[in-house]
Amino acid sequence: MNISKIHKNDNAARAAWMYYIYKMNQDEIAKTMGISRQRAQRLISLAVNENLVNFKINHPIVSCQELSLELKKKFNLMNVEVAPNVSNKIDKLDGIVNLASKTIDTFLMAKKSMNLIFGSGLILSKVADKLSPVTCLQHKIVSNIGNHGPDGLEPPYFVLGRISQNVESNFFPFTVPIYSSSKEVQKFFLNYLPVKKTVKLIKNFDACFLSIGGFGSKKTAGLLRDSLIDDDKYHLMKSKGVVGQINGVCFDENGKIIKNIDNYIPMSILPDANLKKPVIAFAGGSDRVLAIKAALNGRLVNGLITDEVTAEKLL
Amino acid sequence: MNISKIHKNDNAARAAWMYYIYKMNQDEIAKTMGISRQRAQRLISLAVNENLVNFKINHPIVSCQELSLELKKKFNLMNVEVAPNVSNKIDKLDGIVNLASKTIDTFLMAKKSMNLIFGSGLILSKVADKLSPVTCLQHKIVSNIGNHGPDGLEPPYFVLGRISQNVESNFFPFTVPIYSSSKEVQKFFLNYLPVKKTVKLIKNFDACFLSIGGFGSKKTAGLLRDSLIDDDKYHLMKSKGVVGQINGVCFDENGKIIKNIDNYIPMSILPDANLKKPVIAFAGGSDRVLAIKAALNGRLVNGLITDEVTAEKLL
DNA sequence: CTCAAGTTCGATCAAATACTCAAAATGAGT
DNA sequence: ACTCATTTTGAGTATTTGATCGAACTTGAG
Repeated sequence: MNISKIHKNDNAARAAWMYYIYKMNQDEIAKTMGISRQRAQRLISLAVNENLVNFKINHPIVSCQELSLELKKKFNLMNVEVAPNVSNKIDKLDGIVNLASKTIDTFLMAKKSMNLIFGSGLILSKVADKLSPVTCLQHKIVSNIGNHGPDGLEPPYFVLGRISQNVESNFFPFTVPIYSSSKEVQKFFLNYLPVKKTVKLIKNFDACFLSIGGFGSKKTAGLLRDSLIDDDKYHLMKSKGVVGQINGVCFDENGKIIKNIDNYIPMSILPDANLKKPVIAFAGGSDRVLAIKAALNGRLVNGLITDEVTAEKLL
Repeated sequence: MNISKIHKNDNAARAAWMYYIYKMNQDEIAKTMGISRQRAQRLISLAVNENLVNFKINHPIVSCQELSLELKKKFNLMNVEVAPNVSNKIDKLDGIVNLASKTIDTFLMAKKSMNLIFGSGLILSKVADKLSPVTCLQHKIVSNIGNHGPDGLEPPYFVLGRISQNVESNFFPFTVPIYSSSKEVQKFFLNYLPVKKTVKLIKNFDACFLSIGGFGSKKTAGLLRDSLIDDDKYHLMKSKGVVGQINGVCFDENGKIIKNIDNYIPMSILPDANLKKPVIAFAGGSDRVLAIKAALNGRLVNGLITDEVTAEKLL
């Protein structure tokens, strides 16, 4: 962040403060700040876009609350949050993203030093963009998914990088491929010192945030859509019973991890959700219900942030 | 809260969610909920008025941040927050109230059971009205100022009662007069079992929130304005060097508590701010600068939430 | 059941806000 | 210092939101 941006954000925050807290209108704000009304309007909208303003709805919407309790009970989860659904027009992910970013914000704000582990996925990358700009040098922010694809390509969702746009902290990428194609490559990386150090951080996690990917059809299978695997592999995996994946680690309908797939050795280290530390998945959408249910049954995660419709389908 | 209000708030929260989180406009919301646009508008505005919506500005406004750090250093405080000042038209207290209610909210949300002590005062009563509606039966919410005036009248700011409008918790009023007029009365109350129990809770506090009252002129002296003392007493106190008071406990310009004033024995139990637990004052306004400075110097509190102009004057 | 008191409702209009586009300012490269 | 590309600005305009007011609808006492 350069000086001019800081200065601009400062003004934007001040304008937003006047607008949302002091309930002044744009004319008054403009007059107070000695700028034109349009400029005031732009500052306020900048503040919203840059996530300088957080909107929090405090009321537990009864139906969502009930769903959350039921899910907690049914799958023995520590944390469940359900975003209200609205209409098909609105992107359902927005609600999940909002709740998720709020959850992560509270971890970032904590004074206690923590190892916070982030996986990958579409939702997670949106969440990363929505985090509040904070400085939290007390934490370590660690990726538990490889930082390059099978061909050396950058993977589709560069979550850690996006987080670092908003958050000032210590970042530890996981410098391995998303999956290896041979035991030799796997072995090399697992013995490579920087990787070993990161693995240690991951295993000592304090909280972990993941997406859950579906596998139902060609369209909904993230791995395929993001060109991390090809058609052949997709069909092979499906035939072996894969219904979903987290960070490329595939599992069957009971949430049991399926390891032996030719030439596909996922490198991600998933944390142990049986420890009493939050391992929270952000996931929603009807095409993912099966995958989410499997992950919950197999206790690959112990917390879930989802939307109303998905929650209903999970019950 | 009755059923119909809960139901209404539920809809209001849903509408607010759509408006502020999903960024739908009122027409879309109305269509989705099957109501008229006006109704949607009213629901949203209801949500804001009932504090169902919280606006939080995440950006540390540079000048306020700097003031906060300087104050922290100068008075060796644990917590300082400074609300940006805007213009004379806007009530400066709004900013303090916003920051204060946010601070208290985080305490209320904490899972750990705590004894939260609340004093009295104009700002504190405004803050009480702005708290988010939550249930926190794990806490004890305790008043450390008497619940009746010298003539048996209800005191001007019924903080605990206002808190209980928004917050579901366990409330412990302090069933003593704000001040006693004789040692006998004081003694009686201090030996009265319910009072003894409350005193114990106060002494075992986990956090305490107070206002600071000025004493500069007849107009600015809260005690006088609220008819808790009369003109004669006010002049007597002033002549003894009183510059401010917290919960009716008066102190001089060094923050030293002045005890011996005829027929005025304040009953409030102020917590020890030298323990490493937050004792936070919410106070601002140029007529209170002297009182605030005294309270900080005498370490009657170890945290402060104030406004930009007051912060500048304190330095 | 009836009526009065209070409230909710929706149509209309005024106010406030967001968007668009052309002109002006900025600034990096020559 | 000049050019060209990019960004920022303000005026005008369209859209959205908020306030008013009489009509319709509840509610509760008699």
